[in-house]
This record gives sequence, structure tokens and C-alpha cells, in this order.
Amino acid sequence: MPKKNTVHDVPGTGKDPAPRAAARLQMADIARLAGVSVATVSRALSGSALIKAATRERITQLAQSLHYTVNLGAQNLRMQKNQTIAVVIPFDTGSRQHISDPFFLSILGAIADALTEHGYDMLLSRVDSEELGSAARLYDAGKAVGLIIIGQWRHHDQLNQLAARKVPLAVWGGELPQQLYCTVGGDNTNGGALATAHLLAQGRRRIAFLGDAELPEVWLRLEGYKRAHASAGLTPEPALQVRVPFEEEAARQAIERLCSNGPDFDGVLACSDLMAIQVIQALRARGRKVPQNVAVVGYDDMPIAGYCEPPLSSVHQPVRAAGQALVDALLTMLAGTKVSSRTLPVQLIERQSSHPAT
Amino acid sequence: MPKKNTVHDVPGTGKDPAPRAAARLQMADIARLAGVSVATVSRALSGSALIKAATRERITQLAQSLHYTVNLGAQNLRMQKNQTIAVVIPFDTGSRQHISDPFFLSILGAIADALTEHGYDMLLSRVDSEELGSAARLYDAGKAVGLIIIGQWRHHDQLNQLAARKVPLAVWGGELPQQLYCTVGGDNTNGGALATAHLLAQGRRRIAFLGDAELPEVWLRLEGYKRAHASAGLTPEPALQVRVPFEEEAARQAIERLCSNGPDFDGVLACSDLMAIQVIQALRARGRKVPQNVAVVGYDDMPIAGYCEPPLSSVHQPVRAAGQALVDALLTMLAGTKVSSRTLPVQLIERQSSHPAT
DNA sequence: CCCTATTTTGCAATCGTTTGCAATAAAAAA
DNA sequence: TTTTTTATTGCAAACGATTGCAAAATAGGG
Repeated sequence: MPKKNTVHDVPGTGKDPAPRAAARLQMADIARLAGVSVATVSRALSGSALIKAATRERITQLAQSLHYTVNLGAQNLRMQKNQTIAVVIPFDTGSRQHISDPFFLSILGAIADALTEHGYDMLLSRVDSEELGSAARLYDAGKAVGLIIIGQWRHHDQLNQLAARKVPLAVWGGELPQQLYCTVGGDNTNGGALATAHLLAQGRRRIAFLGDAELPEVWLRLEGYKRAHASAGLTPEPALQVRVPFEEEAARQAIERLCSNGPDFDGVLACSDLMAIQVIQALRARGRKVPQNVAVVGYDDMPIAGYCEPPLSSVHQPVRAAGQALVDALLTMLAGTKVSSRTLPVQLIERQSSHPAT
Repeated sequence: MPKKNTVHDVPGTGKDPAPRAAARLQMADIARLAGVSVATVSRALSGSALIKAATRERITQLAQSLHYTVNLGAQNLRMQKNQTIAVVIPFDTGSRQHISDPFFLSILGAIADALTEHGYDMLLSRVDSEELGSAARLYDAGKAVGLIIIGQWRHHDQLNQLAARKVPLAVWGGELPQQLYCTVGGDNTNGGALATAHLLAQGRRRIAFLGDAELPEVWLRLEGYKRAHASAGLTPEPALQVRVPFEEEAARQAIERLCSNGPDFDGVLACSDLMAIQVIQALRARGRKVPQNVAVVGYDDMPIAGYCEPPLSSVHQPVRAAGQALVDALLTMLAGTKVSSRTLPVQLIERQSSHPAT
């Protein structure tokens, strides 16, 4: 059988009986149309000085008018390059809803922008956080030259394994002791400390901490919480440190449990704004006033924080800078330079949820 | 001359002779290690029955232990296939913040899931909405086989041009008259009508409509708003239809202007939850109570809607279904079947922001 | 008008896979 | 054993681009 599969169906021609998808234009087509060889077309399109200016111009025009663009797959193959970075958003089995946390989404936007700026494409992929290792699939398969992983969750070890395999990797999260990979993250310890100190300064003495300390970032915030207490010469009550996962309704339930059984409290540090908002609502439902009876501070300082009722105090994370930093880290890594983890400064935004009514 | 041009020049590095990026493993390596030809490896890894079971097993093991995966770029090239879809999020020049609207982000998550389910990879890209045409770059360059565009904004025409060029395209947005491309969207007209009818049923008679009617989706909602008035035998006052772009603070300002100058109103239909929340806050600041003085309904029904104070009535859009539908539409289109636009049902979720206090 | 520089162009090999076909090895039949 | 079949494997030509080198075309000098 002859090489039949090289159908050069010029789009739109004739009455092709099989409604094939408009045959892709390729360099050979342009070459034929311009009456030159593919080599010439290739050089012309890449602006090589070897090609006579007139020819180059003519070819460029032609390509443009036909909306021809070199096939990046083939180009990458030949040139051994690849301008794609995979961004991985892990989700928890079962409640696969992490992507809905506004914070992760906004950092995603920041990363997208930073990558675009550097001329990279972004491959987005969700993987089960239990199988973070499989995040490297895209790397192993050569679809991406590096990985940015949003959140380390409880899988420090898997990330370490990836790093050990020399997979280029930048992770949004907290810096941990035995860490082989590079992280970029907000200063969680300081964030926790700032918020706690602020609440203490308001005279609150029984501050509940809501978050899942199994997650490195949260654990660090808890450290800050403890540290702030220590600096004030206080010891926080363990029962006030409540394990609350990043899940729908979890914060509300936690508060309700706390109100019913738990020790009393007059302040709350929640590990996300979403949690904080639920807390406020739950407290309201119980007839406790915010901030009069209980002062509440959230985390992340998403846009909604400013629009709540009462406006929510929150620890601001520098999202745009974070995206930039992650991308920078990965790219310098790819350039062969060793990079160390970075901690970005955070800032407490005080609003009414943690102030006596004015 | 020997094939010397395989210089793995790491970008930026000057004269480093050694520190090359961990040479990528390829099929030839596996072949050498297994003592067979690449053809055999290729067949073994694809599970061909031509290869003796024992050999196949041995090769598979070897590849696995070395974390080898076929290079998808090369594979795609050879097999003329491509399992990547580009998802485009347009942003407005200047205020490049559309991606921060929680709604777009959550639909993004839904699309990601649907694509993963079908075995497609997702390339995320942001483009200036003024140059929507350039969204096709990824398609022309063969990096993606089709496009999903989130929001048509004010660029119906550019989308039509893309469609005319036969770029496989599915767009989240409203269905318009002269439309060549396929859209999937919520039933905006009905959404607008439902919300308005609800407000009318609460006895509200002067309902402000906040949104930018230049956007097709908003325009359709406005149609619904008018239709609902008509069915009730009423005529809405034009001055109550306020043009508010999807921008930070815009809704607040609009409400303030309305309170100061504009005609009086006792109900508001806002075109996103974010707007609605700003509205509530702005009204509060003016001393007007929600819902007693003014009833407010939002749009999208994002998770925050339920957590506001008061909880926000909103028109729920089926985000997950939307993601699925977009992906389905594009994939059937790619399969060669013609698909027509789809309108998904929406649902009014009544909460306290539009009810008399109970 | 011929010969040598200098531009422009094209040939062909290559990137990492897949796959039709021919070649080899093993098994079955004679 | 020799011959025929039937399992296994390898060769080599694609896929759509890039690029070193040589060939062709043009220009410059006698």
C-alpha cells in the first residue's frame, strides 16, 4: 500500500467525502505555496539572516495570512526544548474540593501570569494528594520541564522522593526540617504569632486555634500561636487547639462543639477566611457577638474578607509575589542554579472582627 | 563530523562543561539495558501481543523501575494525536483581575475534572480579551486540539472569526443571535426572571439591576428582568438599570451613587455574588437595612453566599455540569459531530437577604 | 567573458516514537 | 534431518520541524 496517509487536503478544497478535521497546515505546505524548500521556510520564519530579506518577508506574510504557526511539538522535539511547566493542585480523596478554596485559585492566577511573562505555558493538573508521586507523570513523559505543586498537604515524604529523583520542583507551603525540595510560602509562624499577639493585645485570653496541624503550614501557624502566648507569659490551653480540616462546614461544626462542650473562649484564629466566616456565622447563631464576645481573625485575606459583616481581620498573604517567587525558583533551578526555600513576609490586616466596636 | 550538536547547553550558563541537566531517559536506553531493539520496547510497553509475554514483562518492569515513560511529544508527533485542550481565561486590559472572580475559578476546577476524566490534559492560558483571536495560537501551533474559552465578554465577533476558521471551540457564555461558535451557559434569561419575580413577589417594586449589559450573559439576565416585570404588568424604570463592570469596588460605588442621586429602590439584583456582597455592605454603611429596607439577590451562588450576613439569596449556576457540558461539547465536536449550544437550567436559592426577617 | 567571493538556497540527517514488512528463531510436520 | 509454519524480533521509514554543509545563483574583478 502506498503511503496513503499523507493526505494534503488543503482545507476547504473539493468535496472531501469524509468530513475530516481540517487538515493541519504544515511547513511543507507553505514551502510549496512559496515555491521554496522547507528549509528556507524554517529559516525565514525564524528570521534567519541567511535568507534574502525579500523572500523572508514574502514567506512570513504568506504564513501569517494562512494562520500558520510552526508545530511546537515537532519543534520542541527537534530543538530539545520545552516551555511548559505543570502546575499541580492536589485534592483530598473524597472531598475533592480543595480547588474551591479561593486562596489556591488566586495563587493559581498569579502563577499563570508569572509563567506567561516568562514565555512558559502552563499545564494544569489535579492529582489525588495520596498519590502525589504521580504528579511527576507529566515530567517523566516530557510534557513539562518542571513542576509547581500547590500545597504539600500531608505528603512531605512523597515530595522528598520526587526531589530525590531530581524532578525540578517548587512547592507552595511551609519549610520543614528534612526537606529536599524547594518551598515558597508565607511566613506562617509569624502570621500565627501576629494574629495571636493582636488578639492578646485586645485583652483576649482564651483564644481558640482552628486548623489541621498535620499540614505543615498550619503546624507552623500553631507554632506562632504558641510563641505569641509564650512572649506574653501565657500558656494556651491545649483544648482550645482544635483540629479542623479544610472542608466544607468543618469550622462551623467545630465551633458548635466548642460552644457546647469545650472550654470557653473569647477569641478565634482560623486558618482560612472561609473558616473564619463560618465561625462568625456559627457564633451569631448561638447568640454570641463578634467582636464583642468573641474576636475572630482569619487567614489569607481574600477579597471577601473586607466585605464580610463585620469586616474580617486576616493575615494577608502576598499572592502575586508568591506566584512570581514560585516561578522564579523553578526557573532558576532549571537553569542549573541551586535555590533555597523562601519565606515571604505576611501582614496582619486589622478589621472590625477583632476590634471592639468603634 | 560526529553528531556533536547534542549540546545540552543549559540556558544562561556560560562554560560549564559538566553540570548537565539529568539526561532524559529514552526508549533507546531501555532497549540497550534490556538487550533488545527499540521497536521491541515500544511494542512491549504498549502491550502488543506480538512480543513474548516474558520479554514484555521484563521490559515493563525495567521501565517502571527507572520511571521511564514514553515521551509524549514524540509519541504525539508520530501518532498524529494530541490529548491536550487549552482553556482560555480572558482578562480585561488594565484590571486584569477577572480570574479572581470565584465563579470563573470554580468552573475552571470543573473543567479540569471533566478533562481529566476523559484523559485530556489541560493547558491554561490567560489572554487579553481585546485579543481573543490570539487565543488560537495554542491551537495553530498544535499544542492543543481545541479551545474552551471562559466568557465571551464583549468579543462575540472575534469568537465568530475563530469559529469561521474552524478552530474547535466551546465557549462559556450566553447564546447570541448570529453565532457561529458553540456556547454552554446558564439560562441567564430565566435566572434574571426568577430573581426578579421573586423580588416582585416580596412586594418590591423598585428593583435595581446591577451589571454590564454589554456582556451577553448580563444582557440576557437583563432581558429576564424586564420580562419578569412585564409578566407582572409592570415597567421597570430605566434609571434603575445601572451599568456596573465586574470590577473591584464598582458595585459599591454604584450603590452609593444610586443612594445619593438616583431614584429610590427597594430591591437589588446584582450580577455576581461579589457585587451583591458589596451592595449589602454599602447599604449598611448608609444605614439601610437588608432585607427590611432593601432586598438583595446575587448571582452564581458561590459558597460564600451562604455564609454572608444576612445569607445571600442567589441564582445558582450548575458549575460542575457546566464543566462537563463544555468538555462534552468540545469533544463531540472534535469527533466530527456538529453540536449546538446548550443552556443549563439555573435555580433560585432563597436566603434571608431577600426575605423579610423571620 | 571567465574566475573567484559572496549570497541564497536546498539536501539530508536528526529529535524520540510507532509500525509495516522482512528476517530470524523456534516449533511442527514430513 | 529437512521443510513448512508460526511465533518473535529488528530494520527502516515515517511524524514535522531545524541546521551543518554543499550546491546554485549572484555579484565583483580582471
